[in-house]
Amino acid sequence: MNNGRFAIALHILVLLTKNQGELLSSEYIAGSININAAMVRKALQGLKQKGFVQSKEGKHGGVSLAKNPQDIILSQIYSSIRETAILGSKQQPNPNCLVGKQINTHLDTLYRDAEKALVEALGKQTLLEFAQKFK
Amino acid sequence: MNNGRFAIALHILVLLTKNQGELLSSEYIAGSININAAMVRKALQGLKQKGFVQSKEGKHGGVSLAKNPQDIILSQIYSSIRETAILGSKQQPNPNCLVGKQINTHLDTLYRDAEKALVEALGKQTLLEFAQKFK
DNA sequence: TTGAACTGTAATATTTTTTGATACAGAATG
DNA sequence: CATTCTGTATCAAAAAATATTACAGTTCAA
Repeated sequence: MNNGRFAIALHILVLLTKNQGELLSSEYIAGSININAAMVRKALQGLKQKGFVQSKEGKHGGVSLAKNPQDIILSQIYSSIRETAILGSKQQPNPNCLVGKQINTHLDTLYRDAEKALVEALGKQTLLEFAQKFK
Repeated sequence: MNNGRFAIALHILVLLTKNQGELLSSEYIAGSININAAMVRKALQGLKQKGFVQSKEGKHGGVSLAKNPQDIILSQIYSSIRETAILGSKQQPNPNCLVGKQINTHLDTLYRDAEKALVEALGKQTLLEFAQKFK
């Protein structure tokens, strides 16, 4: 997770929450985050797939929220961008060693439990609550 | 955290726990993890600094635990390798935008809380308990 | 007292991941 | 039918992670 995708996704969703009813262009969003518009559109792909946002093509098109922000919890946003284990990559250890042979199994359960705790913490806040901090 | 440092550190410490009293060489450890010995020695630097391991130079030298494995909790190991926010990097957003101006502050507190939950989960297990799973 | 087996550390190369940039087809609008 | 968008692909650049090599210094033991 050494990438900014969670921050970007959340930034986008906060902008949309703060501008409900309007269509925001990827160019505008990119200007707020200070990244490239193509990156924004890429991030939007995922958010769209997960049903958080909807978009309209063509002139005067743009993006808007597809759900009420009180029905989106931050852990869902995290899950939508999650790709790899949060505690990092594992190795391909020596199968002829007692520890090497088993470590990845034990790391898996450890990582699962730890990440579950993180997700639960994120689950305590809705997008609306998070967005309301901005004033 | 898209790196394998936590897995490597834990692997090393489990090996040392399973071989208390002995001195393990970085070459031997590297063979179990299946990485380069210089990488192991680099990982050991940190573990040594944090007081988890001690080493002996020269012929017949090697590394051993510096504490009882029941006195090391997994969250301490995590903290010792931790460098960046676990939920990923942030952006440098537009300060002229209401959301852009404040997002990093709010992300900071969110990240802190989420990571705290993860650390607490890791804190529930000692190195000894983890190592005892290997048999 | 010398060679072998280690650690400690630095320097450098390679690979992988992340980010950025550009381009363009296709949709909607007026 | 020109304009302004999204959607998507491709390529370039930068940054991060990992691997490799080298060697000085320490310790041991013959």
